[in-house]
Amino acid sequence: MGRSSTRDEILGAAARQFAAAGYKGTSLHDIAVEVGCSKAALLYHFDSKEAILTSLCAPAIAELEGLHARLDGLDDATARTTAIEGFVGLCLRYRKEIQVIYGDLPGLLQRPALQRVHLMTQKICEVLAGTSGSPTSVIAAKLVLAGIPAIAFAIDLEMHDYSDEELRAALIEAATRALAPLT
Amino acid sequence: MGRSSTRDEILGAAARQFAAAGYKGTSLHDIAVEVGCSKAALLYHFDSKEAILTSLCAPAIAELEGLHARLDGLDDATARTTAIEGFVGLCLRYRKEIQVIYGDLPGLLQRPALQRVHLMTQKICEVLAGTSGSPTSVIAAKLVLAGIPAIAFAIDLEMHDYSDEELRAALIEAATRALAPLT
DNA sequence: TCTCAAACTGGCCGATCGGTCAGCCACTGA
DNA sequence: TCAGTGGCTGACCGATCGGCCAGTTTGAGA
Repeated sequence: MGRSSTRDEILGAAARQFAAAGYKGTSLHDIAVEVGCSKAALLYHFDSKEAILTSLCAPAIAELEGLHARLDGLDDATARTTAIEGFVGLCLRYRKEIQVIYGDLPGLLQRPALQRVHLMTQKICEVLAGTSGSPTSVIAAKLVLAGIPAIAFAIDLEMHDYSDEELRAALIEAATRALAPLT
Repeated sequence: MGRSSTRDEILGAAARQFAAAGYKGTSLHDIAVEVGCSKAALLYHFDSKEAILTSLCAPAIAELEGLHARLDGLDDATARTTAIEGFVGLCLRYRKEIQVIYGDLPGLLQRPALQRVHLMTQKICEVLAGTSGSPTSVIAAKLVLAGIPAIAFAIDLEMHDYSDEELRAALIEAATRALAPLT
């Protein structure tokens, strides 16, 4: 094995396993087995389990810092399109790292208690996307279906200043606008 | 303690801790301490740790089943508005349970490696929402900001049929449409 | 050929995990 | 008065966790 190739293999295996089972749900042993080395070898290349996570996310965070800095000084309209295009590009480019952050979701959804949830949201997604089935409408539907629970999740953490009725009305309006008209 | 009040206290404490530290990040000991009973008492009221999660999510899942069933037989336009309003209402009503499902996110975002991410996405959120600061525009911005990474997350799991360019164009279009015009 | 550092191993550590078990305590109805 | 039951406890179990360490292998340079 070359000098840094093992290091990269560790990062790759860790990314896959964090994404599949979550950070806490992945053990150093699991990663070591996939790489084909000992657990101690992981801790030779990285100071700790957390250091693996840090190395994994560093490039994506650095690019987010860059986008963040680039927004200063732009006029409103340019800033908005820059933010949209930059954020979309960044999320697509670093989707593997994003899977790490959302890592526990797949594990939870596979539990018996939540297995039917995915099925039902898929049906709702079809209803939202309409019968055309074009990529545009399907992806818009998925954007809405993923964004709404994510906001419901964040409410109690940071958005105490909105009433339930404000939230409901604003969400329905934004969701309706995001979806293309029925064809 | 009344007969079922301890049971409810357990569910409440479990919901809070799962939301704050994730399912895997919460131990039965942690829950027992908050409730003020022994770990064995939890396992007297519930068969296992997973049974607590199941009981916690059951009502929300039941309502999702109801919405799912109600969509059948409606015409396209009615189905769409029913889906949007039903899903928004459901997500707001069961936000606590949704926090459980997204449970590991807060824990991860608090790690040193990811602390700045939240700050930067907030700046991007302000840019997307514009200077008006109205609830409508802020919530639309949050919808977009939460939905895009969630889709980037889901891509490799279920959306192999779209090219990166299709995805990028559709996401930018849906995001732009979801955001209210700049004021 | 010898040297030495980088790469790596197997074994061990204390801590913590989910779960089990025998038994205690308060209350209830016969 | 006393048997019985629901609610609960403290002690314990095997498994697994992240991390540490002494020692071995390997390969390039002197």
